Amino acid sequence: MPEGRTGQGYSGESLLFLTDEQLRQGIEAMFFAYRGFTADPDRILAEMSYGRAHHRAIHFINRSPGTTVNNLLSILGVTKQSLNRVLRTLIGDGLVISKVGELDKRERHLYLTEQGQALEATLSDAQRARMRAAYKDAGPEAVQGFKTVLEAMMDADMRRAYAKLRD
Amino acid sequence: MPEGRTGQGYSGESLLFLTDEQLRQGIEAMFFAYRGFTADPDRILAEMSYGRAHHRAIHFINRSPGTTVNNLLSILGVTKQSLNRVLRTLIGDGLVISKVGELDKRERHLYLTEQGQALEATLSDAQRARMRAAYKDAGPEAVQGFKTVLEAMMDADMRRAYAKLRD
DNA sequence: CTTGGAATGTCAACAACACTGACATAAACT
DNA sequence: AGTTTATGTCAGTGTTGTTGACATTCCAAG
Repeated sequence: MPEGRTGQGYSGESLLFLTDEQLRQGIEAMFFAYRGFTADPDRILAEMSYGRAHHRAIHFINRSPGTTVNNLLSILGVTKQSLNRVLRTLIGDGLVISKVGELDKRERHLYLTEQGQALEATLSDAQRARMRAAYKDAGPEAVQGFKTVLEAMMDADMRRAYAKLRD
Repeated sequence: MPEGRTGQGYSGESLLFLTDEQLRQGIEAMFFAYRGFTADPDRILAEMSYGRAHHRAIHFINRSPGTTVNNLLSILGVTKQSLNRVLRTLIGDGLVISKVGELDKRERHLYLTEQGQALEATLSDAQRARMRAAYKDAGPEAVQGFKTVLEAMMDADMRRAYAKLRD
C-alpha cells in the first residue's frame, strides 16, 4: 500500500489528494481549535461553579426563548437527567425560569431572566471575540470554507438542528 | 443600535461584516461539528471501556512514537494525574509500552504495541472517513479555509504544538 | 370516563475524566 | 551536597455524563 495515501486516491473532479497525513492534520486542528474555542468561557464559568453544560443550556435558551425541555434535550444530545441537574441549578440561582405551557401544561418553556441574560452576554462576548479575531485573521473566503466543512462534518440530525436555528 | 451588528462594524481592508448572528452561527457550527467529529471513535471506545482520553493519548503516541510523558502532558493540556490514570490502563492492557530513557533515565518514552497500533488504526479510520467525506463534500478551497480559521482560533501555545506536529 | 402513553421531574447509583494537594523516587544538574 | 526535573501514586473532590426506577401531570383515544 502506497505510504500515507488514502484508499480513495483522487476525488473525481476536484483533483483532491487526501493523504492520511492531511486528514490527520485536520483532526488535530479540530482538537486544538476546540480547546481554544471553549477556553475563554471556561475561565469565566470556573469562577462561578458552573461548567460547559451550563453554558450550553444558557446559550440555546437565549437562542430560542420559550423552548421546551424536550427540544433542548434533542439539541444538546444528553439525557433528561443530565440536563435536569443543570437546569435545576440555573433555575435555583435565578438565571432561568421555567413556565408551564399554556396549550400543553406538561411542557415547560424556558426563558433567561435578566441575570441569565447578563451571564449569557458575558460568555458570548468572550467567545465571539475569539471567533471574530479568527475570522478577521483568516478572511471571508476562509470563513465560508470553514462553515462548509463544519456543516459537512455534522451528523444528519445535527445538520437539521443547525439549519433550523439559522432561520 | 443597528440590529445584530457587531460593535466593530467594518473590519478594515477586508470589508468583512461580522454580525453577532454570523459569529453565533460559527459558534454553533463548531459545537455541532465537534459532536460529529468525535461520534464515530466514541462509539468504538464505548464498547471497550475506554473514553476520549484514551483515544487522545493513543493518537499522539502514534503520531510521535517515543514521546515522553511530559511532552504528551503539554500537548494534551491535562494534569499528570489525569494522564497517568489513562496511561496506566493502556499499559496494563498491553496497548502501550513505556521505556526508560537511555540518555535521561528519568524519562519514560511511550510506544504503541501492535495491539495499540491496531486500535489506533480502527479509531483513525473511522475519524478519517468522516473527515474525508466532509473534505470531499466541501472541496479544496473550503478545506484550506477550514484549516486557516481553526488555526487562528487556537491559543498561541497550541498553535505552536500544532505546527510542531506538522514537521 | 377510564386507560394508555407522552412529557416532565426526581432519586439513587455509578463511571469517566478532569482537578488539587501531598508525597515518593530516581536521576540529572549545579 | 543540595536543588531541580521527570515521573508515579494516593486521596479527595467536582462536573458531566450514563442507567434504572418511579411519580406526577395531562392529553388523547377508546
